[in-house]
Amino acid sequence: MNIKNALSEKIAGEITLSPKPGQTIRKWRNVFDISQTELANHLMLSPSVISDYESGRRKSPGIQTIKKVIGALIEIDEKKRGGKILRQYSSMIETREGILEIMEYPFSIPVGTFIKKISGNVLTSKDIGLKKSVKGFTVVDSIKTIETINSVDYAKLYGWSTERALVFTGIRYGRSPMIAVRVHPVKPTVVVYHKPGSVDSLAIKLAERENIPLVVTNIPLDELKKKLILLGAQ
Amino acid sequence: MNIKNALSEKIAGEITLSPKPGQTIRKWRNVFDISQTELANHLMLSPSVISDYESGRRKSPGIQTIKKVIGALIEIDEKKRGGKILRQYSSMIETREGILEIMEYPFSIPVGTFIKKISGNVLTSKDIGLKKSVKGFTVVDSIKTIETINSVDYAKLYGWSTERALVFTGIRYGRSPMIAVRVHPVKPTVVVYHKPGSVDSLAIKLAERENIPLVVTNIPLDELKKKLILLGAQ
DNA sequence: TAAAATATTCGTTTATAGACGAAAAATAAA
DNA sequence: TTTATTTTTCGTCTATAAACGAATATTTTA
Repeated sequence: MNIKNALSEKIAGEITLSPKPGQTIRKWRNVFDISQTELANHLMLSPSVISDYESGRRKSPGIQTIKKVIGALIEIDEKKRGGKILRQYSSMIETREGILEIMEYPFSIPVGTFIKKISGNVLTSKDIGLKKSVKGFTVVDSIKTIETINSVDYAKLYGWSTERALVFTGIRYGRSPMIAVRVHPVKPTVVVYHKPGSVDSLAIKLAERENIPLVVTNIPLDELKKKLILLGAQ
Repeated sequence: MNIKNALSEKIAGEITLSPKPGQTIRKWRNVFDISQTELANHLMLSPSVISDYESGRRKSPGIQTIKKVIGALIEIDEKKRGGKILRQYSSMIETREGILEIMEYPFSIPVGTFIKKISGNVLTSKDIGLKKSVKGFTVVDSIKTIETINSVDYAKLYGWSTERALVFTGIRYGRSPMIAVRVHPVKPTVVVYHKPGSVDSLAIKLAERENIPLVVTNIPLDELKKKLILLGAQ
């Protein structure tokens, strides 16, 4: 989850739940050091519209409006201020050492659809866990993660949902990740190996015992990341 | 920030920014294992209303609607399901060892107002930093935090905003916190000492050099926490 | 201090949200 | 398989959001 998405989500959540949403919009506009006029111009609105929102004249702005305002704040900062504020926040987001990408999907994605979209081949047998759905994914650098991980860090792989796909990169035989999955009380919905050297039959056996589909995909990592993210954007 | 607020904010943010907000509402309703009918009854609405939202008939639901839906999901889980889902998420929120409470204010609060509301006495001189505003607070267990902290953990005290009040508890002379503040590149807007034993004059000097008001308050800790939280609720 | 820039207020119009309820369809339970 | 429950669809009405623009007020800048 990159800083833009994380910050957008934080702002959206805060505005929506605020006892005074207008003032929250104003707070964040001030954080970005953007005038009402500039924000209005960017959104191709009249400045009085922004003033009406911030003053609370609109008691229940629609979420598409909130989304547009936040998008504008971020875009102005990024495109016209060199990302000055975004950069300040970047240092606040923990970069979790072994997590290459993590995302919560805004809606459930059936496992079959998921596997198809990432050009995955299922190693486990046909009936294993394919009726479930996925609510997010984590791309894991196996070398960094599996070999050095403790239980607190492992739990972070699950983000906000355990109903997710764990995508392991840097796999040679694929035993260690499946052992880690088997030992931990919380189970992912799907395990994906990205371009493994080979897959030991033990890994497949462990996956089947857990009723977790074990999937292999060989598309390039950047493309895989894009496809994973795009699944939540349709 | 307790789990209810954190989860509410996460859900609100996700719904607002989702390409298909209706489906996101549905995802979370399913996460909580609540039927449309139960949700509708709880909100004293017709079930067809929930169906219309989830199907996307309403393209831009108002934030007060989103807020009510999320509030209902959480309340049903808490009051009728024993907090089953909330408890699942509790283990996901890192309890930061030395942080007793942390919150982002949904709007800027002038420093003067802030100090007054917590029954604070300013130790630094009149002109120091009182024209600024506060966008959040962190209540810190000094004994745990200051004496064992490293720079990564210290940065976490600032949450999403550096324009905040750091409230240190368990103070004897008050030198260590001010030294930490002075040494770190990022500065809080206000430093509050809760029921210090005494305050060394060095601490006051350091605060004045940083142009940070140093404030003392002696109200009970639970009451202080309540007042701090209430400041964001008016 | 004057001028420029920014922000506010509020009347108004159009589009859409918020909500209901009836009928039909889908799903779950017995 | 039947029955009960849940969900969906959609027409409809009322309230409010979304947006404009004019006039005024406030703040910032030179």
